[in-house]
Amino acid sequence: MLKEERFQIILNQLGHEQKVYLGHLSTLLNVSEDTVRRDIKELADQGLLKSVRGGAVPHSPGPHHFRDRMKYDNEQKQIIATKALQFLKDGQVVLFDGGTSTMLIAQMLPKDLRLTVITNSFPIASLLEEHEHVEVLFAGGRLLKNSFVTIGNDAIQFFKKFRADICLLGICSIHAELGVTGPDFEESDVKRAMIESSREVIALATGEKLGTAEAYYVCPTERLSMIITDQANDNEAFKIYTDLGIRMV
Amino acid sequence: MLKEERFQIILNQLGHEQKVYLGHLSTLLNVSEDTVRRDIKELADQGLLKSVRGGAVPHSPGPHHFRDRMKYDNEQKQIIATKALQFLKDGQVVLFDGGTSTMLIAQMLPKDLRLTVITNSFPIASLLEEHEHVEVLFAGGRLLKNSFVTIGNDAIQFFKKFRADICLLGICSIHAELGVTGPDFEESDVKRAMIESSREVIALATGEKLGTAEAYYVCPTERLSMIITDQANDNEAFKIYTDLGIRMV
DNA sequence: TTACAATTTGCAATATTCTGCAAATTTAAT
DNA sequence: ATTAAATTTGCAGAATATTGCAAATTGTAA
Repeated sequence: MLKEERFQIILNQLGHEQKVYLGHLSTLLNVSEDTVRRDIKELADQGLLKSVRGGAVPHSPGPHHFRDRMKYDNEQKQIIATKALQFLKDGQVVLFDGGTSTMLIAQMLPKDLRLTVITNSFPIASLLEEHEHVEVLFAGGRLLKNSFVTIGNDAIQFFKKFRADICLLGICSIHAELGVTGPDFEESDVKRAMIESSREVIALATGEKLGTAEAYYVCPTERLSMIITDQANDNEAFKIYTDLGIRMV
Repeated sequence: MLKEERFQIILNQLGHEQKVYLGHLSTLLNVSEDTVRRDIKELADQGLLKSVRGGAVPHSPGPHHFRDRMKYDNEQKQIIATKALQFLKDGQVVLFDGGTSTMLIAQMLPKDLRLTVITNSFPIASLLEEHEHVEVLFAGGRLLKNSFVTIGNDAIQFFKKFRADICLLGICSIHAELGVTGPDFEESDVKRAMIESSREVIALATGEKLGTAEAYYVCPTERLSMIITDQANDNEAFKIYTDLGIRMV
């Protein structure tokens, strides 16, 4: 089999699938994984696809570009996203924090919902492309390559210009006394700016993040209007939060 | 058997299949593999097929799904992008206008080049993800869904904060007296802001855009430092531009 | 951190292509 | 028809490319 035949097969796969795997191609083409890897590298050099760990994805950035590179499809986040959807109403201005759980919400958003979405996340902005009635305002700033969010003073100043109805805060650690905390210094700064520009703050949190804390402080717990978790909302342990006036969902 | 007969047979095969093997042709045509190889080389020189190790493939391979997503990959723009690359030097701050030709440049950028890229285009920012040494600053603003660029006052103000070395202006119409013009009102505003923030302005223009004008004014022609076209730079008609002090490439 | 998976790198075995040359064939002019 | 020049063909050895393997490195997830 010619090298070019393999090329054609690989590219064809990518025309149909959003991702091809080294192992799969290796058996399909009957060559070693090393060869597939080298093929992918060559095609990537020609700009015909993008090499990623374990395989390759189509190169052209489009609405589906980011989706397939993120592993957000676990059940907990699905539950959280579904719960969150009911709080987004026509005409609202919503701040979307970066992260995979907010991405899921963006993806599940009804197509006829009229919203103004303000975000610093490429993936979220991309996902909203097909939502005709969603106006997207994007925060400028320095682009973090791996997570595709903008950060820095420019992003912060951008958010400060608005007065949003809701801020959807991606998964952080929440501790009744230590407050809301995150794993990244600069992203935390941006989150704080988003929170300050919003009337209500809805935090998304999987059960195991409740009662924990991370290195960088974001805001006091009582600033949250609502915490959406994957757990049943009659949970005993939730009392500390409801006592602070936070709605648990 | 005549050489021309062999040529016919080889090309015929390639009309039906996506590939031909040296070995097959050698037995089919009853000549040595060397002869087939030389035949293929000759046909390749005429651009009738593409010679590859072990055989040959059609020059512009069949109905490729992936080719659809590269609809900007036409030869003119390829030429322009290649020419443009040489003017980007280590350490520079470069403004990238949106559009497919600037995208091509981003795609062809050497991986080891150190740049600061400032842009309002999602696709360009995405393409630069894998360039470790390229810092991307993204302009915030209202997101235009179809073209994935940000526009509006926020984007304009963002660009105004910088003093870049080079501004790469995507394909516009250029007219010696009427100046540089574009087809979209709001995008033209942003382009103007980019131009004002840059020391040098390099315009990319396919031959047929030279001497034409569109609805929205961007800047006077003499503000350009250089025009990169797909044409040979000793063109007679270029004199009007060189007289304005613009370098034609 | 640790453990594990993926990637990179160097290398040897194999396959393909290139090069020069001589024999065979074709071409063109007498 | 004959000859000489040019072209084409096949072949052998050198140069180059591809492939798979294994060790070293890097990246990722728990």
